Amino acid sequence: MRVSREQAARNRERVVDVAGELFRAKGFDGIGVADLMQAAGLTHGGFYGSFASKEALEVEASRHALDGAAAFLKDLAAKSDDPLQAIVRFYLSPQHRDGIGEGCAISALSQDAVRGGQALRGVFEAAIRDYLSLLGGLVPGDTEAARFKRSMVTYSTMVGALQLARTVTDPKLSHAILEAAVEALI
Amino acid sequence: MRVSREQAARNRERVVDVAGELFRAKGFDGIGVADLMQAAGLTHGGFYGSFASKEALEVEASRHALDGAAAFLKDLAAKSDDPLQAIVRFYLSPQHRDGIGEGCAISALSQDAVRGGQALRGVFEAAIRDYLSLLGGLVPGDTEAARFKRSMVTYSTMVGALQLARTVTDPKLSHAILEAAVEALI
DNA sequence: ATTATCTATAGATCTATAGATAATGC
DNA sequence: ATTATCTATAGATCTATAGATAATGC
Repeated sequence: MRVSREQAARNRERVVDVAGELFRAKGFDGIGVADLMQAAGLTHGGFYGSFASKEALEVEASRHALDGAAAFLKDLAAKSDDPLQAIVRFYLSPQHRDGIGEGCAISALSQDAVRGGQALRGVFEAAIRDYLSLLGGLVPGDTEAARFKRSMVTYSTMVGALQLARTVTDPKLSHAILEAAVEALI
Repeated sequence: MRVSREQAARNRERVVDVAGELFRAKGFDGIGVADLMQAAGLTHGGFYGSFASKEALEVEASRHALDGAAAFLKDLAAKSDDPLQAIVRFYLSPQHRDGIGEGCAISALSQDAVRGGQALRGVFEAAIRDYLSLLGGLVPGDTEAARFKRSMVTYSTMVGALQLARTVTDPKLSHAILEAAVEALI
């Protein structure tokens, strides 16, 4: 059942992509290697030909998911004439709240990442710096230091509001949390 | 090795208390029943005399941890002549950042809770309402609606900033995130 | 006699590996 | 000949239960 090198590379990428989604949706410990490989259309024994360990995939899938989300936000900003508002409104939308598997991996996995190893922590830290840099170029402020401060507060409010809105089950309260944060940030 | 009813009740409480701490520190899936019971000074077979399942303990330990943190914050507020500042400064302190096992369970476990069952979700939602109500009585605002909105934004910023400060490994960046949020909120 | 706890283990699941298989690519 | 993938399984770990034990409390 051997496939071409190109197909093998595509298979590997699909595993990373599927893992990025399933890890975000179910947590690192919420999905096993066998189920991940099955979701990617492969058998689980083949996993260790492409990855050194499940932990290595956690790192790679997190980086892939974090980069993808950053690219999506940058694209959103580039297309809008009010980039900050566009980012804030998307980040705090019901759509992003309800699509954990496709959303910001910081909001989905950072609590797991805090308990993880050095490599995983490094990937998440780099992503946070990337998001802060993106926001720093959009928020108001007289000096760069002021804008950096403002970007940290803005991103904190976004991450916290999304987290609270996801935790709460009452749709009205969840919506109110998102709306209050949007109002405060734009 | 039977003990008195009182001692048995104390043993059960100790399991709940130890679980509250270890769940926060390691995540629900990061610690097993056997290790939990050992940490409480008991053997793991005895667990199922006190609890229906590990999931039942997750619910009970979360409620206990969330209530304990709320009581701590209320006490902090009652003792201070600037209660909002006291709460914000504690919540965003390096001490709280570094003591996940003893801190706010929302910040430690809410991502796990989102993936959990109805009972767990309910406990977290009730705690969020409790925290919002506490903050609602302290934040500025002309109307109750305005103060409620402000409490949601304030708590979102607190939760997000603590989460980001915990995720980042660079002490300087971690400290800057906490300080920026404190400045913005008091 | 009751029951809180302990020892031992069943049954399921998870990561990782060994060896076989079959298609690719030199 | 090489190698991407598959089948099968080892070994560890986890939840949950069964049955034994020994101290409590009627």
